[in-house]
Amino acid sequence: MITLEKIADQANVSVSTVSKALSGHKAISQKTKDRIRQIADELGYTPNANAQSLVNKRANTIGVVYEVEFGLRNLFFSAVLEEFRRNAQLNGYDILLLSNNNEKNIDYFRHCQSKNVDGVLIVSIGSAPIEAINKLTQSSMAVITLDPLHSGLNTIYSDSYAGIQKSCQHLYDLGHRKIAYVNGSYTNLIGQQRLNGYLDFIKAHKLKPIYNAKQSNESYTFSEGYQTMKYLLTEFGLPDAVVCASDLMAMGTITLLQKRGYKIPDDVSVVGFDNLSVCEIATPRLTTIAQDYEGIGKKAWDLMIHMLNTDDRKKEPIIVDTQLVVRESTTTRK
Amino acid sequence: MITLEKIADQANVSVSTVSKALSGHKAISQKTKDRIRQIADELGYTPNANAQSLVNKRANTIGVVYEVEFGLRNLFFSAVLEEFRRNAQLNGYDILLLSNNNEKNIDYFRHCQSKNVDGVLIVSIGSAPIEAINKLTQSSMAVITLDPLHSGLNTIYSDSYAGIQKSCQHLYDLGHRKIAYVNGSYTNLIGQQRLNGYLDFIKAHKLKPIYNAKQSNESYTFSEGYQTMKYLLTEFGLPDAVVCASDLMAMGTITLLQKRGYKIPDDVSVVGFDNLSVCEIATPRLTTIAQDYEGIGKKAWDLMIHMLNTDDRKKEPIIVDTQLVVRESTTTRK
DNA sequence: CTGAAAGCGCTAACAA
DNA sequence: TTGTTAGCGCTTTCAG
Repeated sequence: MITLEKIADQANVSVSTVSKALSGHKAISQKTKDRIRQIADELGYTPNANAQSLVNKRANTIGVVYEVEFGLRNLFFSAVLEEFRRNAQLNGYDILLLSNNNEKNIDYFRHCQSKNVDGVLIVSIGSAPIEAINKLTQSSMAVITLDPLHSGLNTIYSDSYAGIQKSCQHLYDLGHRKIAYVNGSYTNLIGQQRLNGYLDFIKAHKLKPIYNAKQSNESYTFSEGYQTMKYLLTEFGLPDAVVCASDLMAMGTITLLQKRGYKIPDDVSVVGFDNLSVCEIATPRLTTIAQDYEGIGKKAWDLMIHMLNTDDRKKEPIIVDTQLVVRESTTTRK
Repeated sequence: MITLEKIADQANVSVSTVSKALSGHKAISQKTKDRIRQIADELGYTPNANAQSLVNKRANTIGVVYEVEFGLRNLFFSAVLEEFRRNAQLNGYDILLLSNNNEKNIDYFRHCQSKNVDGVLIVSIGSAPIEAINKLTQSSMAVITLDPLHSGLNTIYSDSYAGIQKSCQHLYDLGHRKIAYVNGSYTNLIGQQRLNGYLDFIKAHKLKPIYNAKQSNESYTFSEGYQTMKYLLTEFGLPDAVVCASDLMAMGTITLLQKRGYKIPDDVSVVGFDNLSVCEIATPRLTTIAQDYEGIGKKAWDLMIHMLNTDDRKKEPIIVDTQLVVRESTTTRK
């Protein structure tokens, strides 16, 4: 490993001169700067980031904490994280994955502190012990959360409420009045927002709510969509249209309806939520509410860099707009 | 930040005693160990990992380099990485993402060296400049590759050749003889292996090859599958069955065939490759060749920890078995 | 413009 | 059993 000392030896200068030369300090003559840089290049010098962090108190690293179902396989997570990471990299930051599937009582705060990360992105808390998260968000670190589960400072998320309403409005505009809702979780904020979006729309238009008021789902999966639609069908009969809390649930809904012999969208229109790539490859291609993954990842990074550069630690939540993407799973009422 | 020195002050011992006590060094009496640990706990001590790496020359961190299409959104990548990360975490290692979507001429080797990572996992090289990768694999670091593009030492991948043959055999057993192949890339090893698996099977059974010999695909996508099937249909007419180089291509194939009015699997049987979750939600549910993502992630970790603990740097490639998963997209020849 | 020296927090000989 | 000391590689005053 090439160190400053080796370069200093070669160049017949002191270590501190080399340090300054390489970091572009102005108190070094251009001539020696050039000479030293040349030597550093020849030797293939790479600064030791650990030594640098030790003195600079910053590691140019952002920790990412997540406890999402399926981990990195979670499509929301991976999409947002990829964009976040891309931006981080452009600014010279690396991403350190600090998750935990096993160990109980992991102390994220300590872990982050230990690794000297400059900031932390928390992507959905899942079943993480709430104290572990609180300890993090209440520290003086730059912490951003993508799950609005908590108070909501320094958090970024899609406007699920308005999203579901767009979904409803789209169906309403197509002439549908018996609009059912295939719900997600009722126990987290996002799930509640989506439900409220639906219920408020229904009420505002004096329609009859068609949904499972009793049972919360958990994971927004295909099979939950399938089961919920099954329930709705027996409980309420065939609706004109179905608003779903996720694309996967929409796929489950469609599969159940098709199995029962109904045609999508001719007999029933279905709208998903997320705009996963599955929307494009489904038959029929799925109309959905697109979450702006890249926007979220980008805004998360922008907020992060802002927090890193200031001691502003109390930003109001950033709510990201969603967009209706009309494909083939919805059509006008016959 | 609590340091060893603070603890030492509190406990009226020297810093080195604290260091030893906390790391369980045997030369410290149980009594002082207990006392010091107690104080450390009260103070909320967290070791500074940077300082530790500086002296230990190991950071308990594994770098992950990737240049895969869609980045973390790539389903193969995220599945394998999640399992790798899970194992790493169980062993006290963190994952540092070291990718690059933008910067040209990034020097992964230097980056890894700079961050003092103990080992590197290279997940598919994509379009990364080959020298950057070579510099890494030829270094004395513990480097594992999941893309058999190169010579092949310290690499882990699915047995694509045998996988495609399983796919062919399955269709053959069902009575199909006009077996077409929807190809992936011809320019990387995996794509070549899959093609050879098909061609060798065809030859061995004296069948007629039905595939696009001229044009290599790139990304194993839905639309490539769609286009390739379109081509095969006009060029060769309707086959009995289609072997596809990926699940997404199979979805494209099926969509095209359905659009042309053919029923799957009644008119044509289709087999995918990968066993993505889309197989379960497709209609019909997709028969496919399952890659053992978790197995690959696990084996990659096992190899990594082996390399970390020895100076063994030349392990022969590990080829992971695949498995036929029969669902609804294949049936016997009518 | 350049160098000497101190120190970031930790570990590991070597003494005591 | 504990303490002293040196040093990991780097940055940064402060002198020269």
